[in-house]
Amino acid sequence: MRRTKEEAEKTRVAILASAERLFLEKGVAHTSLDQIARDAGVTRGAIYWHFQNKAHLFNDMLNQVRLPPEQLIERLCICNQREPLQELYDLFVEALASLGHNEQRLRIFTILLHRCEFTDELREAEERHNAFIELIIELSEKLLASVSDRLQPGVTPRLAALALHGMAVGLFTDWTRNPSLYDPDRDPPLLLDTLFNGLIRDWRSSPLPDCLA
Amino acid sequence: MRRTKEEAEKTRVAILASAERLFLEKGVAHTSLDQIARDAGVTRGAIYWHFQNKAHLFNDMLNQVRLPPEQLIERLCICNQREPLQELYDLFVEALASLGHNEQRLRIFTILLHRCEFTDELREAEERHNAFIELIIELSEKLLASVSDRLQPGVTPRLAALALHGMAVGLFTDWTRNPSLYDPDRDPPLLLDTLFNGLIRDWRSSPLPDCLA
DNA sequence: GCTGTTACATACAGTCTCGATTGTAAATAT
DNA sequence: ATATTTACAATCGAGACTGTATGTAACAGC
Repeated sequence: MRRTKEEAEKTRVAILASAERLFLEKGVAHTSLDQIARDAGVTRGAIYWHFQNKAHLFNDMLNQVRLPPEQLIERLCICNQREPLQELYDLFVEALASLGHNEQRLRIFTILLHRCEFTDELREAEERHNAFIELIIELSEKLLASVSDRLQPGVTPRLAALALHGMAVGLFTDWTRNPSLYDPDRDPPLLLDTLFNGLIRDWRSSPLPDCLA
Repeated sequence: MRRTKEEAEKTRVAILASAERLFLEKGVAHTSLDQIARDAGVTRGAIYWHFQNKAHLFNDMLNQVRLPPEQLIERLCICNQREPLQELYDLFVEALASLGHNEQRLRIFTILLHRCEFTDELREAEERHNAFIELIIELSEKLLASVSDRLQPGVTPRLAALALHGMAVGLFTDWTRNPSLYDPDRDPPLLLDTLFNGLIRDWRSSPLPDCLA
């Protein structure tokens, strides 16, 4: 019965894929480990071998798509080489657009936003998630503070950071709720432009330079 | 053992209150009807008497705070008497600010956004929720189309409606995730102003007229 | 070629949960 | 005053789920 290491890795991947499917379809709490195991063609023993429990399985699934904090810090903090505001803008546009281009990201974020409840079972995952969010807000705030002279009158860096993250989360939520509402290529830059126009003075004189004809 | 009608209503309210508490604390799926019954000082029999099942209990809980669609239509559609854009702005500002002033709204929206998973058990509630959201977007789009000459160049009514709702949902999500991030009196108008500045040309020459000194 | 370990499968115990049924005492109708 | 309904309580049965413990066959090292 014992498999070689690469075969074991294949069952691990299969378990993750089945969990993703079933979590999306039935929700995290309403999916049992036995259902996941059956779907993956194994038994619960295999799951308990590869993952400590359901919460860890959930976490490992999330880590497939959540970019590591170091990468985020690198982009938003060490952005001396480029225009900081453009870097911030690009980051959020890319994050949004990725929902339209990477189906696994779409599925996993749908699970995260609509198919799971953060309770003591997933407390650890929730805390990591919250820490990640507050990191984004904090880094955005610092970046915006460094160019505070370009903010619209009455807009503080903190307020701008909250607005920016709020809008991103909301668009993620709405997008995953109903993907057909959005055009993954056209809408992200347009939506972010409108907000940046409200945050940054003279963000863009023309609505779009000439990115798309 | 039989109670009078008003006593029965009191147990119904007690059940709803206990459900609210426990749903918030442990998530909808992870809360059993027996736990709710114990918390309310009754047995499951009382719950099954007043509510058909957990999904209906959940729905009745939501209906305590979700404003009826007619009211929404009345405010956004029959807004001839006032400035339509101001009406739209006020609606979203009020909705946001209510989170800071009505603790029950805060709790129930926290449950809705962070403590429940929309799966076949709650499919009916999900569909109502989606219909409500799409109504908001649709009404906003129509309202914005009626004043399309005031939109910033390159901003379509549909895009503006998506941006507006997206931001609202995101702020609701972030706010319920961590209420300490926001000042319920100061932040909602400021946040909405930044977005409206990006959507509407000459929304406000001064950041705030003189609402607060 | 033997051994220890790996990668699972199987079995077991225990709890939890739901839904249905039945019981019942008091309120209400007549 | 009696009958009926209400507003629950209590019980029952059946299944699902988790975690753990044990079994086991094949691989990897020596």
